[in-house]
Formats: sequence, structure tokens, C-alpha cells
Amino acid sequence: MKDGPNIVTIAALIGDRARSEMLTALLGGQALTATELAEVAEVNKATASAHLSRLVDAKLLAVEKQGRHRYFRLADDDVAQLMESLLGVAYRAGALRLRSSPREPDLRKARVCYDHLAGDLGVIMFDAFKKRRWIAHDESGLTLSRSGARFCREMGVDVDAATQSRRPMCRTCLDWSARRHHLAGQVGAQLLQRCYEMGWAKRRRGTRIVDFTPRGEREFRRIFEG
Amino acid sequence: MKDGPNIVTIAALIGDRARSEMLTALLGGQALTATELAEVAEVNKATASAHLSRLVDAKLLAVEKQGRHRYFRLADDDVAQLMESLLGVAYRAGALRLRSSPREPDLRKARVCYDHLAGDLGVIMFDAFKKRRWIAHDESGLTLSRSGARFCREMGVDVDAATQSRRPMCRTCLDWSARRHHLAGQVGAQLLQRCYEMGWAKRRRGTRIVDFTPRGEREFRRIFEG
DNA sequence: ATAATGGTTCGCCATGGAGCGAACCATGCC
DNA sequence: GGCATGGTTCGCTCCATGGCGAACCATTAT
Repeated sequence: MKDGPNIVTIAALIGDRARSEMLTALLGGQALTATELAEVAEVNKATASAHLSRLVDAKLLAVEKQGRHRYFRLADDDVAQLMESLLGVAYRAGALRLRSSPREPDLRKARVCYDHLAGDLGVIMFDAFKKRRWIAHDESGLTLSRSGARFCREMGVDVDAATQSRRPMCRTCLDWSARRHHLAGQVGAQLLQRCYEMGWAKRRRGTRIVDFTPRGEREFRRIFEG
Repeated sequence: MKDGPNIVTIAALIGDRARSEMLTALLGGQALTATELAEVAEVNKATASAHLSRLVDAKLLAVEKQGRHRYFRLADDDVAQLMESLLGVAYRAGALRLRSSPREPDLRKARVCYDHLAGDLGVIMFDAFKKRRWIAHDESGLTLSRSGARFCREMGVDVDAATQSRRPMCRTCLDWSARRHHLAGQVGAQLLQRCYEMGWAKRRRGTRIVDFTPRGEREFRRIFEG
């Protein structure tokens, strides 16, 4: 077997219906068990197991044992970004099944991207962060400014806890539907959490769609828009 | 055939050794003929032809007829970005063939990413653009500031011609080796051209590596660093 | 203990698709 | 015109891999 540049194995792994279904499901952010993933992919437990172990070997997924369950999640948010890139190309190549699906507008408006908010509302939030200088580009990427930290605290984000972790606070993520950036990283993740906790929004079951309540959306826009 | 989300077809297309070899070659930016690509991929002309037509159908590649030749290139710089994303994940998953290849340091230092400069030097240039406010983020992405345009003109970039085209002037592109952004878009492409024209750098044959001359690198760093 | 449930391993089948050679068009050159 | 060269089409082989069922281990529940 001639060995090619190993993007081949990665791409081939994603380029299978069942596995891709699993990965897309995990883009939702929550960890799922093997059987759940088998259902999502509509395959046998045996096949699912085989797929999953290959995905783990390739470091696309990470596992966590919990009792007799094995919880799978995306290994990394690089992987999430990769999936979004793929979705972007597929979407613009016109092949994405989503297009002309009734759910598409909702997905474009607000959805979960691994663990943070994507879609139009995600972009709005990111723009606000830039405009108000809550984040700044420096040599090492994106950093939260002093005023940004203040804002986050007001929103109930535990900035100090976040400082401990070695996961970057802020990070950009390319939004396939809007072709713009939105906010990822710890701050992005925690802000989405807060949206749930404050009752502004809720995940729609079985999808990546985030439904904002009318009041939630009003508040959100009041804070981030204009 | 159950139809999955169509990232499957895209990923599957990339997930084949021969095709992936072709795509990677085209990441070099110049259009190549079918036979050249067949050689790169080490396959028959017949198989190459089959692969190429599938890639074109999926809008990953674009063709241009010229006499009895058919020149293939990446359809879009979205595709280039996707490839870079994949390279990034493959690289960090530790599987990339490059790793521990003698050429790796050179690739990390400076390489072509489709049509613009990537690698450490690419990142240095992008950082300079940010720091000196030659580019600014606004709602619609990255724009070239007035001083940025002035600088580009000094460098011999034809900014006005670029304004005509509908391809974005500036665009970020994620650098898989540096995990940071570098500059893409028309300005990125033209600046790389100028590096060649001014004799600062040269493509290393058959690779994506850009070799700077000692003088070229000195000049480059003098302008963009610090 | 025994049963139930979550996952994995193994052996087998089926098929998609990658690869080739040969014949075949298309274009350019002499 | 005739010949070389670039690409495509067609028919064929062959192998990698996805899929399943059944048996099996592991963990929790009763």
C-alpha cells in the first residue's frame, strides 16, 4: 500500500455515510454512547463499534468510560472546525442535503457548533465583540480584553475558572452558512451555556438547531446588535 | 443508497490516495494538465481521467481547455482552505507523512497555500498587516485600510485592478503548521507574486516549499518584522 | 446467583469502486 | 494528408471495506 499524505485516512474516515452521520451528530456537542451513535447512523451495534474504534484510533473522537457505557465526543475542536469546513464546501457546491430542507433557515439562524453558538446570531455576537473591542488580535491569536472580561462577568461567565484551563479563551471559527467568523473557545462555549441557563434559548431535540424564545432573542439582540 | 449529509461525497472524494495526491499538488496553485496529474498520482491516464471528472463534477476542481490540453485547478479557495484544515487535523493527529520528513522544517517556514504565502513567514506578514492596521475587520470581513493600500502600491501590487474583481481583497486563511492565520485573497496572492518577481523567493520544484534567498528573507523580515 | 443491558470480536458475504489496457476521438504539428 | 500527443470511453478484474448475525465479555440491576 503506497502511503499518501495522511489526509487521506482522515478524509476517508469522514467520507463514509455512517461515520459521517455519527460525527455530525457529535457536532451537537454532547457526548453520545455507542448505541446512540449506532441508531443515529442506522447501523448495527457491531458495525458501529468498528467504526467508532477507527475514529478513535485516528484521533477524531475521544472516549470516556462511564460504568458500562462508553461516551464518545469529538476529540478536539479542530475536528469540529474541520467538519464545519466540509459542510461549507458541500453547501456551496450545492450538494448539501440541507438546502431546501424546511429546517435550513432555522439552522442558518442559530445552531450549535460543537459547544458554541453559530449561525447568524453567532456572527452577530462575534461582531459585537470585535466592534466593542472586547476581543483583540495579538501575536498569539485572540485575547479577551479587560472590558471583554468585565462584560463576560456581567453575563455570568466564570472568567477566572476559564483562565486556569489551557484551552484558549477565545478563538474564531468559520461559519459555513454565513461565511463569516463566530466566537469559539471557552468564552464562546460558556456564553452559549448562559443562553440556555437564562432561558433565552433551547436546543431543539435531535438537531443542532438552537431555538431562541422571543424574549431571549430580543434580549440577545439588544445586547449585541447595533 | 441512503443519502447522507453530502459532506460524505466531498470527504470520500478527498479520501482516496490518488485524488488526494492530485488535490495536494494543485494546492501548489498552478493549474496542471491531466497527464501531469496522472503522473503525480502515479496512476494510468484512464484512471486519472475518471478521477478528474468526478472531482470536477463535485466542484472541487475547475477545468480550462487550452488547445488539446485540459488544465485543472482548485475550483475555489474554499477548497484550498478545506485542504489546509484537513492537513491541520492530520498533522496534529500525528499521522501526517510530512512529520519527520527532512522537508518538514522548510514547509513550515514558507510554503505556497494555493496562491498565497503560508508558513511562519506568511504568519509574520499577516501579523504585520494587523499590527500596522493595514487591514481591519469590519462587518463584511477583512478590508484593506488606506495605509494598507498605500503599502501595497509601494510593494508593486496593482490595488486598483484588484478592486475591480469580485474576489475579496483580503481574507484570512488558517495555517495548519503555525495554527495561526495568514493572509489570503487577492492581496495575499499578489504579494506572493511580487516576492517571486523581486527575486526574493522561488518555488522549489515539485513541492509547495517557497525558498527565500538570504537577501530576500532579510528584506522580507526587515519590512514585516518587529 | 441470575438476568439484562452495553459493547466487542469473529467469520462471512456482497458490492462499490479503483485500477488497467485497448480502442477510440480530438487537436496540433510536419 | 499523415503522425504524434492529450484525453476519454469501455469492458474487465480484483480487492478493500462496510454490513450483518451470533457468540462472547463486562458491568449493573434484581
